[in-house]
Amino acid sequence: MADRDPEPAFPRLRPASLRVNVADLLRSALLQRRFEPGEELADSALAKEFGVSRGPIREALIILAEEGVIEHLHYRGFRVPRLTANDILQINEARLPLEAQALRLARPRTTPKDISALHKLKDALLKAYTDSPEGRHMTAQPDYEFHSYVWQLSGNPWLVAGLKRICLGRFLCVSAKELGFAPQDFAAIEALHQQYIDYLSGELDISAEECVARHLQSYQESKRESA
Amino acid sequence: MADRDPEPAFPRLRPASLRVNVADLLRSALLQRRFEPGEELADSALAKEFGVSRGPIREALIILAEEGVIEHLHYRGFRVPRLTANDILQINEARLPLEAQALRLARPRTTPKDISALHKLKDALLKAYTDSPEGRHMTAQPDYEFHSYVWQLSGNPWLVAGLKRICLGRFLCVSAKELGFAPQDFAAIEALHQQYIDYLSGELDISAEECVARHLQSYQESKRESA
DNA sequence: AAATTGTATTTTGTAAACAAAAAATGTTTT
DNA sequence: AAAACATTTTTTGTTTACAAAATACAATTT
Repeated sequence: MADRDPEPAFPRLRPASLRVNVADLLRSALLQRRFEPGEELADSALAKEFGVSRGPIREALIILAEEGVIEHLHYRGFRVPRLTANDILQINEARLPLEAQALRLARPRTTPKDISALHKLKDALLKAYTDSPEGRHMTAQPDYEFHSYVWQLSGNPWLVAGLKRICLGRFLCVSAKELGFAPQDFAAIEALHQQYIDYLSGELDISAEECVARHLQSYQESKRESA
Repeated sequence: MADRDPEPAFPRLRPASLRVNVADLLRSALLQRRFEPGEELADSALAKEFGVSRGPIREALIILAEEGVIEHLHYRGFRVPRLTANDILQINEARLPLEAQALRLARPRTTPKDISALHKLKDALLKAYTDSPEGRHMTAQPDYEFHSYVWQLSGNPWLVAGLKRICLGRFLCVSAKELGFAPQDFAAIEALHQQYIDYLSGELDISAEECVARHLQSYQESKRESA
């Protein structure tokens, strides 16, 4: 993770409140598409499932709503949003310049250790792609983890927070065939992520913008086909 | 606000929960520097002040923490963060490419009505600057409102959310003399904001990046002086 | 003075209730 | 049958009081 601190010694074990635990579990479940778009998340039902009271559940749902992962309507509760093709275009519009900046800042901070970590994350993504059941490619979580690692390499927590705010909701829908955003084939995914690694290792000599644009364009194109 | 919808007819009156009301009031109070950096926000005390129970107060504080406006430590409560000079540099690093994108997208969508609205917001900012008591320029709120308007002109809600997540915390400290981020004089503020208006109206022919860079640089320089 | 212990104090989570709004249901009217 | 209306039922939002956990602080011991 490119930590410049004088050795981590032990991985920081952070004290977490119930709401953070619940939010983490729900976010992970959403990335795994254990909830469908449009599905409602009733606090009383979740309270029973998690075995805690409604308070922390509500707080967790508010966290996720602020992250843009779920939406909330007054007196109508929380639900998984339905993102349209246009939503994705707008998300990419915001993501492009910010992820490019992340790449620029990350490049001089990237160590060989980071490169091998990224290779592992890429392999995990490809494995998830091939292991997924027919058609519906469950790549949201590993894809998010790959990009999240790159973002954090920038060493800029505000940049990370901004990208998370912009993109997290999109990662929930990436594997959705109904939106037509699954990249066409294995080789394309492989190449598009390898490109990021090559840029960071200094081997690829294109602009950061170009690098991200290519990555996002592939999704854009598969969208146009399905339209 | 550059709404392309077929006439707003009536301004949308939204039903708001207590937590949203409280969050709005607290955010506004923070922008007005009614709380000092480092100050603690105890939910029980706020519950008494607002005359509501702890539940909604706590939810409001969680919203603000997710927005990056206040910070939270487990079993230690909520507090106003102390931003360092380096924090501001990193915030600007993330803000630059994203606000530039907002300007690019906003330009073709800007109407004469928007231009006059921006002039009014600029004047309000300048008035707040001159009306402020000796030295501590209370420009955070009007400054935020000016930029927020520009962001929304982009017509991209994710872009707005990302910029808000990145910048909101910084606007709380802008008027802080102790950080040395107050622009040198009236004329400089005037010019830097007029520059935005000129870019959007199409009169100024420089890149959006250049436009934002100049704006942010002035703060950077005043910081270096005080260091 | 440093480390330990014990005692407030604060934060966090629980539980049971109630109020308010929306959704669902059934009834009447046209 | 369709529309309008009134009435339940459910869900969400809020309040209250209390218990549990962690921290902060003072007192004690070494």
